[in-house]
Amino acid sequence: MQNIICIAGPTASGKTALSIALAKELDGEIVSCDSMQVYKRMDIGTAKPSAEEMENIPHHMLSVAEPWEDFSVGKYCDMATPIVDDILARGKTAIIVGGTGLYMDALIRGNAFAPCPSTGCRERLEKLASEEGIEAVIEQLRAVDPESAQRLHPSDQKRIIRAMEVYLETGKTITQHNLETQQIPPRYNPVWFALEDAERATLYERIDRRVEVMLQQGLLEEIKSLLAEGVPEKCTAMQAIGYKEFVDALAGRSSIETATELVQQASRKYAKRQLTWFRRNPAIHWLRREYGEGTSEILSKARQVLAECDK
RNA sequence: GCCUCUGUAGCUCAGUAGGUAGAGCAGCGGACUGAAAAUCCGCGUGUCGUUGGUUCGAUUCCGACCGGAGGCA
Repeated sequence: MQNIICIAGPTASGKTALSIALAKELDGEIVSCDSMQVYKRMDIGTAKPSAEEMENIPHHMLSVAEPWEDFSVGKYCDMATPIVDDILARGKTAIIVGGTGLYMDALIRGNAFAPCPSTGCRERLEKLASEEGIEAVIEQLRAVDPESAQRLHPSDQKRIIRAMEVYLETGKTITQHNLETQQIPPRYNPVWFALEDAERATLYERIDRRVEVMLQQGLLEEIKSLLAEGVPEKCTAMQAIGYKEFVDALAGRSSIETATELVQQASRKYAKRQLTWFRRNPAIHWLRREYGEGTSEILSKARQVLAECDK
């Protein structure tokens, strides 16, 4: 019997409904794997399951950070790993569900992350890049880690700075670090599922509708109260799709109508990126939703796969 | 009814002094190892409204028709 299951897939693909249905059948507990649902008081825009939706199934890793905190993969793994271990120790099934591919892979593989003390090193590199151009940072990186300097596109400033930062903070290149983490065997061996619509257009329609529902549910009020309590406009949580666009609209920099369209569009692009991420995972069993199919059809497809895995 | 303008990619439009066409947005594909709902890379997907004519050759010139906008009545 499988005691650990991963459910991945793009936004608005039905992960929540499937996870709860499976949890009921398998005596499971749900571990959310979503980089934005970790923030407290960001419920509507991140599509966190409501209390009724949860149907008394225990949910973990929702609302575990303050919106002004800078959360990260590392923190996620530090918190989620003991939770998963505990669920398994109690003889229950751990159902890891969410759309943040990096977090899910890191949790399953048991990635060790190099410590990252805030010594202001990143800020110094960012200053260097803005004053002298990213070329200056690339030069430094080339001197210590030519592979990364070669591999990273010059436009990808974020990763170039990160690569240099890892070296300065740990004395080890990110190339070497990555190689070492790839050597260690995965911490868990789950059954992998991912949801996909037969027609991309169906997913996009669902996304568009969901954004409108979020507005009806009071997304703007949610954002206003976050801002009112002092959450900075420019923090990790506020870069979430559905928040940054409406923050602009509320500040008068655009209209609600424009922002709505931008949110829908950004969500479509995001969904596409998620699919790209999950497609490269050969372990995934794709649960394909034909037009008109609901949770029950998807659930029975999942059951079939689980039955196969038990053989 | 007459006159003028207009019809090119999913959308907004450019263009070809006649040699089957290109931008932006949308879309599609990919990368990703402590910001990841972030960040970055790549790719034009086309009966040039329809139909005749002129021409070696028409999306381009001419005619008719069809659709759209405006004007005169």
